[in-house]
Amino acid sequence: MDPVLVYSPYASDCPSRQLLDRIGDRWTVLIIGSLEEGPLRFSELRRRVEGISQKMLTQTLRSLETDGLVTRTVFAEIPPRVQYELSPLGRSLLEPLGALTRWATEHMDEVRAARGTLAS
Amino acid sequence: MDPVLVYSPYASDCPSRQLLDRIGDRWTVLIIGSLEEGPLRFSELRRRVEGISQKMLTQTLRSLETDGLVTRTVFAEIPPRVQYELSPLGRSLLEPLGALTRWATEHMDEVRAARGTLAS
DNA sequence: CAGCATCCTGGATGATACTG
DNA sequence: CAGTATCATCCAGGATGCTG
Repeated sequence: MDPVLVYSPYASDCPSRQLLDRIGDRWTVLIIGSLEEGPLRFSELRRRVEGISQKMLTQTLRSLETDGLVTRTVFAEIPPRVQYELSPLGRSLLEPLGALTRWATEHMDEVRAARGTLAS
Repeated sequence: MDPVLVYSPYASDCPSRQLLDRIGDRWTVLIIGSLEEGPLRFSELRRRVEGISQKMLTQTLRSLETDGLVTRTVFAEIPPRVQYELSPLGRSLLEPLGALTRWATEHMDEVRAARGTLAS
């Protein structure tokens, strides 16, 4: 058996810690979520994820690709069309991430209240 | 009714986007998780979350406090003792965050395989 | 023990210009 | 359209030293 059976993000040298970092990444959550309902092309993603720069979109997509969460398909057309789609592994991330965004939206008011930034 | 009924993290100017940023934060996940089984003092937290600097621990705890996720109790003793505990709101975050860390550990091997970093 | 203040650096991110 | 390349910036985060 492999000596490393258990991953613990609390250990600084555990790979799962890096993975958690990547997931927690500002853009990853939003990109994965955008792809939930089906494949999208580059420009469509850019529009969905407001405020992301072209560079960060490319970069994050590349990471997601190497991690096996997203597949990238290039169509030999003019003008070029590139399609991004969640892999099965990527799909499996939808549930935990969805739970997170749901929490964020559902409890936003409580947090704002705690901050004192909840306008009357 | 409030004009802002729905929060969407996909909108760059939505407060829930910031909240998601904070939650996804590298240390927040680990700190909240550490407090799951009960209150801890500063030094205990420092030991649990491997690799965190004193500065980041303090800073993150302060943020969690202002956001109403964690309570901070100072005991008037010598030497000083400070206790951190999850608030009910913070507790409600345990489930979604737990799902996330669980995903990270459960699918680590698949990601490593995709990366090609899975040693034979 | 639990912190605050200060300095400092790398890497994350953005802006801009160019291309197959 | 979907990038790449380059430069510029900013700040998260570490290191260190001091304190109630």
